Amino acid sequence: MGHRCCTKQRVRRGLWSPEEDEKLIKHITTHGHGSWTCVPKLAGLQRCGKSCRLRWINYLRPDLKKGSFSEEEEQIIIDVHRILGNRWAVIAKHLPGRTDNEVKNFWNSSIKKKLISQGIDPKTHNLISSHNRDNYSYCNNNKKVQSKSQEPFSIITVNPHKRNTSSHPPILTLPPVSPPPPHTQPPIFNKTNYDQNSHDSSMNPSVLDNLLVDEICFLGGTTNTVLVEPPFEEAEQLQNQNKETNICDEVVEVDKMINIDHVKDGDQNMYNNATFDISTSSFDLDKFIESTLMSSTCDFNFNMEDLLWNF
DNA sequence: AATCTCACCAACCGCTTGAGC
DNA sequence: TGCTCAAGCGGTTGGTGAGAT
Repeated sequence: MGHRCCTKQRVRRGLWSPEEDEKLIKHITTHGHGSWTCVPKLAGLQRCGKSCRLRWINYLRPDLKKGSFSEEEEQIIIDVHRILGNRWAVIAKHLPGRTDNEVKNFWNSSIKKKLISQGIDPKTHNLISSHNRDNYSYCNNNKKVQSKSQEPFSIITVNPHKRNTSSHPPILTLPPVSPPPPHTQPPIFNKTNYDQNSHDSSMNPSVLDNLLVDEICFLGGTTNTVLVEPPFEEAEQLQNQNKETNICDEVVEVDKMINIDHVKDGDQNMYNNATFDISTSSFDLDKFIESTLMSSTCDFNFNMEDLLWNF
């Protein structure tokens, strides 16, 4: 089954030959593409316009950057993906010379696996929770050994945008809290209710009424994530279980790192940079996102406005 | 040497969006 | 307002080559 346009005429499909490439390049460089539906006829190609467009955009365009992705490019993809999700076209705009298709392929073939091996959920960019870790269990040879029942995540994300799609985790609405002074314990929310259906990013204390959260802390680095983790004793038990079930130590170490007793100075700084205001019940989400991103060790340039709200 | 498995990536498919009428 | 069509986009497929058995 071809495209709608392809059913009307006999068109070639599959890989492009060098001759076809040459014809397309010659036509577009001399005449421009104009209407893509007219291109195949004018260029003397037995292809549909859609196929020509894709070939030009993804492969023949002279401004395309060839070769493998640099570490800097990889970091940009990860950071932008954390905020925007699978919006490959928008992500690609932050990488001159790269196409959405190329970024998507690189993500699926390389970055995704790398994140999973580091104990990070590539969809949410959260650490893979202790409860859910079986779904991401990898042996030392990096082969997935098990991927069965999908338990709910115990890690909850503060999502900076309101996009409501199945590919995004539910958005946690946080109550307004005051930032703790440095080296003191972040707030503990007890008996709080996390409304799974709420995708409103406004701050409403009532939504946390029934969810039992024993400890809550902020993870440092480039993430904008609130982690809800079991008590440390339970984490240690899980760690022992994990060792028995052959889960790599690298992932287990993360539990210790994020425990409230082990929050580093940098994490505290990031926490303090976020603006919580209990007196006015307001929460500056923009500032929060910006502060978390700017705490990144990666030094890349992009416009926050474009990045977050240009859709 | 033959076969199998896996990863990569170009291309396809179908849906959404927006412009023009 | 509703229809058509082109363009854009994200998910998926399938061909190919490299490495393993």
